[in-house]
Amino acid sequence: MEHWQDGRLPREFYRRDALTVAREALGKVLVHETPQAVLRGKIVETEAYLGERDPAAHSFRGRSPRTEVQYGDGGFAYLYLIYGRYYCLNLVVNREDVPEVVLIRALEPLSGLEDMRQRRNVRRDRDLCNGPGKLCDAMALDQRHYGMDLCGDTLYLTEGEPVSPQDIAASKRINIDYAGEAKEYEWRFFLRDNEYVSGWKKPGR
DNA sequence: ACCGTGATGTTCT
DNA sequence: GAACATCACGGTG
Repeated sequence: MEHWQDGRLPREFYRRDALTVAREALGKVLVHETPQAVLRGKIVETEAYLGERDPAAHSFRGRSPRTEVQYGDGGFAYLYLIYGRYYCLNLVVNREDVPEVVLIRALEPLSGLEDMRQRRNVRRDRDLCNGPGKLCDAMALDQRHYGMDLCGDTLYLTEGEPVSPQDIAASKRINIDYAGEAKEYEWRFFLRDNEYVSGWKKPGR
């Protein structure tokens, strides 16, 4: 069988648990094809949300109109509005009726940067996509993309440069103080030393 | 550099 | 009516 064209990731990539996909997604390339530009960014930071057994997850309290897409098959987009202003992009993962997601928290911009700069009024390209709300602005993602098939022609992931396990660091997830004991779990993953991770600071000398 | 705060609207109780 | 998987900005040092 021939390889997936352009290295586009197949649905099987998403049909695994969120902790696995959150790690595996690092280094992959998020692509959004718009009429204006092909927007591309390398995934450098993710978080796993483990559904009905995870107090931090939106699906912890079960099904609702907002979480509905999480209950379908893996490989679809879950977007939600946060603080009335920003969208956040998640990959729906695992199987039908297992509502797990992977939040995309930061990208290293690769192409379409001129288009991104127009939507994001920032001085440095480092600030284009280094946060979940920022990257949705830069990548032109919003409620219209809720439920979009990530195995289609508009919004998808492709293979990128290989990432080795020692390039990956883990930490607690960000801004989930409401989640009790679960806030201690190290379910955030990022590329060590990558300057496009949210909150990145120059290493001390 | 770090810290505190206001914006803003959907979702859920 | 409260909470919210955020961001930008203005203050201080």
